[in-house]
Amino acid sequence: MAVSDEGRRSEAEAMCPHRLVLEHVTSRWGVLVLIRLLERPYRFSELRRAIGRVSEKMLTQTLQTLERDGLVHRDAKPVIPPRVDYSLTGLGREAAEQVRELARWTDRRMADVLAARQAYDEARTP
Amino acid sequence: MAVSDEGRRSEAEAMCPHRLVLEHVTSRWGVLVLIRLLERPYRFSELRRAIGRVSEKMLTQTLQTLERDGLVHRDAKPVIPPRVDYSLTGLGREAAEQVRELARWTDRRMADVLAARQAYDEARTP
DNA sequence: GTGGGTACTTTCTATTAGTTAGTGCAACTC
DNA sequence: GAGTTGCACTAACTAATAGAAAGTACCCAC
Repeated sequence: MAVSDEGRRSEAEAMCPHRLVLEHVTSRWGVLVLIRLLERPYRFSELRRAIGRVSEKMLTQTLQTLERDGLVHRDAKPVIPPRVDYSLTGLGREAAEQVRELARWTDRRMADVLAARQAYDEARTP
Repeated sequence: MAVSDEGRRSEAEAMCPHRLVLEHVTSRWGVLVLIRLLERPYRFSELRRAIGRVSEKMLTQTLQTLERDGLVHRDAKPVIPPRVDYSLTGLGREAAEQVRELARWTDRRMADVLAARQAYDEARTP
């Protein structure tokens, strides 16, 4: 492929929102939310406790993004105290299953990663 | 990612190593690098052009992180001008294939996501 | 009436991403 | 033979973003 074609294609890809959706799904808190919601619906604070070390702001933001992309369903009951349930949509379930597979892979291969790191670190600090 | 900060890095790695590896694999530029390297080895600048809109700093950082985790192999030939080839390790190929599946899913379901977004936006701007 | 819980929003600061410029050397152009 | 370009980075700086903390508005238990 010619260099000029390569350049214009990257330009088009950056403008195309495909990369952005992928970023939402693979975002730091997005992956953890999706994996959690795969087991069952969660309430906001419950989800926050389950994930751990998420700020409320980031969880809200992540959930809003995923809801807008049609991956997460938000069910707010107009009661006091407020009760909001989050669950996966069909679309969200598809994404979440793939993300969970990645997470499981990470789990399985953790030892290899740690070994690689140790080798890497030792190679440059003799 | 403060790769140079030894102290806080080991601290973070001890806290939740599994989550961190997943973050490296699903990082913004990490996914794009892995998918590209799945087709063939790339040189640094070549990879930069292929991905598009990556700063050299971020590409360097991403590649170093992935190399340290044992996902990417770096082959630097001591010639002038410098020539450095990046390729996937066995471990990296496994991760990359899963990431590519996610990217393909995003491609397939893009229309649904866009429809969901439109519905979401229209619902709160009448 | 103090403390805790609900689901957020707002404000402010710490961290991180991205931009720009520089490195040393060779191979091109002119 | 001066100037430009490309290579694979690194360092310094700035813009953007994440995270911490507090505020909101309401209820319940003690």
